[in-house]
Amino acid sequence: MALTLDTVFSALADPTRRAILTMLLEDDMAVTDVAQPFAISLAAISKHLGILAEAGLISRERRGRVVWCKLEPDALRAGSVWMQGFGQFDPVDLDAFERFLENEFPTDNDTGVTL
Amino acid sequence: MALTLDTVFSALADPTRRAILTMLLEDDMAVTDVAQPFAISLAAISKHLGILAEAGLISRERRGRVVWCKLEPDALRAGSVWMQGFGQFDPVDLDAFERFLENEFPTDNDTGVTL
DNA sequence: GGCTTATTCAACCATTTGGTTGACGATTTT
DNA sequence: AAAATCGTCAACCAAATGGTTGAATAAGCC
Repeated sequence: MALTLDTVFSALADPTRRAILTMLLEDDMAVTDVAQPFAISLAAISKHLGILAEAGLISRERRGRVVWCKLEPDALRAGSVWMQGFGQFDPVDLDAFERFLENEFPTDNDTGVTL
Repeated sequence: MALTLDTVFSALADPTRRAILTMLLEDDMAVTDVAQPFAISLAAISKHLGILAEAGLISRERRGRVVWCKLEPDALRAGSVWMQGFGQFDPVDLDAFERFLENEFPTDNDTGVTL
């Protein structure tokens, strides 16, 4: 699997990975902090981060003993352009985006944390 | 796998399925004709079409003994919106789209057929 | 009715995927 | 130096994926 559309779309096909990207939208995060909301092992998260990095969707930088993960939204460009070619969608409908986010990761009103 | 983003992105993760969608961009096609350019069995194509239909990306209608496949680009909307939420990409850059198509499915200059 | 064409179904197979656990290397902290 | 923390690696496992072949279904043709 070498083509970028392959790696990007299959990276995006997993809900855990999409959730991670969404979290990174707010800020860079350490691996342990990325893992915190999920009910799976740290090793599993580490694998997911590897797949996201492989697809170019995030970058990782070791600083001391913590590895910082950073969203690399440019990697979404190819796929986004590809999809837009199929339909005459409204360009960049951010309201719709927020509705989708709220749908996939409803805001936790107790903690105020938004996944 | 029930969520639409799951089904759509994993449908798009396969290059054969993306090629099929690209072919359907030109016109509706019978299953046999969809299968023709590929080096895999008709049954395999039928499965791919099932996955695309499941994701809502195509619809299939039996007319006589042939099943016609039709692109349903609206199903891409959710994913497209999701991706656009991550970056401030140029809205609907169709030139870029054509460059990507040419890259993934180079025009066959002998037949004039564009996959 | 019987052959042919179009498509799907069912069983199977190899590979990939997403998860686990436990050991390990690297870095801080005490 | 010893202990704790952060993250990855390796081996393993079950389930999903993408392919096959052969039989079954459905519709048109002679």
